[in-house]
Amino acid sequence: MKSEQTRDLIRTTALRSFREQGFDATTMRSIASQSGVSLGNAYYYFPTKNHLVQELYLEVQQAHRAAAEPALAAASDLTERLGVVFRTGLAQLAPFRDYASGFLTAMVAADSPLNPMSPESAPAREIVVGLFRDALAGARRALPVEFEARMPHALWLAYLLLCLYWSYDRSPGQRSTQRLLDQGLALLKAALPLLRTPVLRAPLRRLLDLVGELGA
Amino acid sequence: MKSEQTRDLIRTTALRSFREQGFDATTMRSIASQSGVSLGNAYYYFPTKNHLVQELYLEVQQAHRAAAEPALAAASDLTERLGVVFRTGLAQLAPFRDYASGFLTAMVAADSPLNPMSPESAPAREIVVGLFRDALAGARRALPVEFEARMPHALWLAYLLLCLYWSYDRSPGQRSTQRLLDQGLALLKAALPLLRTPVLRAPLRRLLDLVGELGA
DNA sequence: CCTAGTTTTTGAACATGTTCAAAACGACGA
DNA sequence: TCGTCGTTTTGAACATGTTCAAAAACTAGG
Repeated sequence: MKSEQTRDLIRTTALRSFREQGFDATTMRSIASQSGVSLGNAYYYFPTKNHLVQELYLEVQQAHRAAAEPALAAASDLTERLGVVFRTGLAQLAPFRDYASGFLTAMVAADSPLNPMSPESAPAREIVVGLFRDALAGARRALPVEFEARMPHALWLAYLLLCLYWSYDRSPGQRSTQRLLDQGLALLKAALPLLRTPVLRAPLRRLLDLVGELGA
Repeated sequence: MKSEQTRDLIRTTALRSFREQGFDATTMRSIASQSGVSLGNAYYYFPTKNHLVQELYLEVQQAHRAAAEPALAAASDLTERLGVVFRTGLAQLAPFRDYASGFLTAMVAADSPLNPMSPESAPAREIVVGLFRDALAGARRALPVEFEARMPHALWLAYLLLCLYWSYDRSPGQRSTQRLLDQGLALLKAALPLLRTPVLRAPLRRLLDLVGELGA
């Protein structure tokens, strides 16, 4: 009970090291020794290295929300508001660009707690899904009603894909990712009126239902 | 020179084990001992465990082509032809469903030879991109000309995303993936006429250009 | 048939994530 | 103060991917 301190010490050391050295170079042994603690002790508090990354993951999403909410207040156009959420999210990831590969590897396994769709990631996931919900809710012109329920979740998935692109983007300053986002939003804006035609609306709704099964 | 046999023995043993036991359970030591060879010897022929998976990867894509080409000959509608390529591809992956996670993990790292976008994966990649090129070329009604160059590559990426969905799909028999594909093709079919309107064509072309940067 | 050089093969070693039995510690009732 | 029980901490151990120096097998050239 007392030594909640130890847990926090390990957590803090690990998160600093993740930021400064990346996932691979941050070794459980280095975390332990930098914390002045034995290797086994780190495992007493965190069952897995991935569980330590989870803490980082949550911290990043919280920073995302802190950055997005004020910026959202200043935008009223739908695609503009979505752009805010996407862009502030990418901004949080920027420091990790060099180590993206290592983190990505730990995140894709279906049974990893780090998988964005895992139950363990639910708190972090809810933050971002919530941001997209807010972005939609506060927009001047709303979406067709039948999309509103599924859309935040689908946008979150789109955000994950954008992050995937970002992690592979080798253009200087990840300019390509920025442009992909801009062009994607432009396409959405142009396509928005067409979504009201029944021809597109029906298959699109079914598509959203299926996509929604991920991380439900 | 002579002992090309050894290389083949190791390769064969490894591929069989990958199919039967999956990626994680197939250990470099088990490959070596089942081949009646020392651990170090396996590394003499394959610099990395991932390089062994690469052999499997290529074999799977070749089977994909072998399954797709005859089926393509019987279809003339564009979306139908695309469906053939998608479906025959998924069929090759079915045996690996239980181990998808392990393979996926090895594939996402940007610097892994197993990454579908890596230069090492080029031969396997070209097979599938080529299938999509054929599917487009033989269709009754063609796409707008300006899309033709980028489209096969973009479809290959869409195929990768479908595989990603498939690997997370926990529905019995991966029915959800089947339906996602069906609905996606239905949406494409419905949207196809709209792609000729300049309002959509311009941002879509720019999007395709950016997407094309992956694995180029 | 010997020797020198090249190709193959081996086995030990290392780093890392993870597990676990045992030791150290700490609080608390007798 | 002592002993006991639960919590914390430790260090050794294991499996795995990978590296490497040295041994073995092989191939020519004389």
